[in-house]
Amino acid sequence: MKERSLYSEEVPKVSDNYAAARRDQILAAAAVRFAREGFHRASMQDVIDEAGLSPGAVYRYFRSKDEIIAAIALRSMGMIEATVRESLETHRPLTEVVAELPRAFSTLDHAEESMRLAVQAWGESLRNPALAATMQSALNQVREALQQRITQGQIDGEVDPAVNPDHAARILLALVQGFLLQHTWEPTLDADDYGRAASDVLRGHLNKRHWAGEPSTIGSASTHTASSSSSSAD
Amino acid sequence: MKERSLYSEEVPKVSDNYAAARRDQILAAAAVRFAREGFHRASMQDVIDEAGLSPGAVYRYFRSKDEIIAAIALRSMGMIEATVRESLETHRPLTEVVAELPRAFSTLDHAEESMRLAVQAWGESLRNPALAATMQSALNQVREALQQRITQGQIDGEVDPAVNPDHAARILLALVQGFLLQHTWEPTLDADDYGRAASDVLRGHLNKRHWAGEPSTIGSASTHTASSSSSSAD
DNA sequence: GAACTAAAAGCGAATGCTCGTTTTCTATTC
DNA sequence: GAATAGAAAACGAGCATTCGCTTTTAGTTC
Repeated sequence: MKERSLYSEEVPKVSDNYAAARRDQILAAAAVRFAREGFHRASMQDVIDEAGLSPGAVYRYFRSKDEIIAAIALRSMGMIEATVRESLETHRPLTEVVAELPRAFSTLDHAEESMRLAVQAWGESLRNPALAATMQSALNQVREALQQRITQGQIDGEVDPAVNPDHAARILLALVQGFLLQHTWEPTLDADDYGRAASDVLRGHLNKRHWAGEPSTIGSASTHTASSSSSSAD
Repeated sequence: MKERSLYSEEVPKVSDNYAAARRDQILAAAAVRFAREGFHRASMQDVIDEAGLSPGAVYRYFRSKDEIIAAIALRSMGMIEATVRESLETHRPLTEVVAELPRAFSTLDHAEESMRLAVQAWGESLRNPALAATMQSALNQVREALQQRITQGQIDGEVDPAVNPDHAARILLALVQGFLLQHTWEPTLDADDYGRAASDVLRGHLNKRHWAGEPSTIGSASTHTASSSSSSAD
């Protein structure tokens, strides 16, 4: 709590918590509209209505629409970072991490909304340099987390030491980006199917010399329809 | 007096080629401005100026800005499809295809421009259902081409038969999408570095039981000095 | 092949509308 | 009682698009 002097001229200042709550209220409203209609097709009036406020109120907490967009985009990247970080912290093999990540994204609160916002933020960053810088540094943190995990994997003998951790991290990041993209277009895309395929690829199943003589994907090795593998192979 | 009946059916019609050329001229101009400033920050006047025409002329060939955006987005997806198809037609192992694809994208005419347009089109498709449908079918063709290649790989013994070709194709598509995204943010990102890392991942180098006892990366490239890569500037 | 005609191509000022933002005023808070 | 929080109306800019007009083009006639 801030101390307030009862006798000085300053007085009715809203608590910091109150202001933060208002900002969140506005951002939540913006997230709904932006996810549904896009950053540019959703008007400020839409956001204002959704928040149940007035223009004056909204503009008290945000200087401009761009500032709201930036906040939304940043929050969206934060969601990605947190999800990836959390998954890495389970200290499981990378093949398993990759297998489970899509599901982790799918089961987030407001998953659909968050993914749509992320994809739009990527496009938006191309036309808004200030946002681009912010987003890049956010993405770099994700990449760095992945890179450190890969480096650790090299120390532990999980990962080939000849692999470049920075570049390999980009590949794992691409798997995440690809999932988010494909899922926003096809919300019915099954996260586990995608995760399993990613895991298979990481296990070298698209490359003969590696999968041959391997239990491969457990379960029935016959059909293409669904290789329902249990990831517990190891 | 004059007999006018003889003039009844004259048609000074410009050749179809001419009309097509005009459309191309407008689309080329739009591509330049859209890539630089984004679909929504670039105004029609910008496109019109870039094309060296007048509003009336442009609106003779396109009914609306959205129609131009759709045409640009479609063309952009076509570029991706053509590049992937071409690469697949070399009939090389998938690990090599994946290794070379990034370079193929980087060396296209107007590569930078095309990639930026593609990324923006992805975002745009979320707010424009008509465009979304068009783009999805374009992307499906890419996925299908990849899927067929994977199925063929299973017949040839290159790919584990237990792998689901549809889902695996999504993973390869994700590698492409990830490259395009990451390259638009960091144009200095080296295509070959990315490709090599992708190839390594496909060979199972992130997974102990597979890389052990393997010659590792194709080209010479880095030995295990894992750190040298420049994540470089921001 | 020159003159003529009608339609298409092209121009650019004008239009109307939407949107982000500002400003003014009232209500609330301590 | 003082100043902020919030509501509501209004503003001005910028936008996509249109429309009335002029210029160009291609086919027809002689």
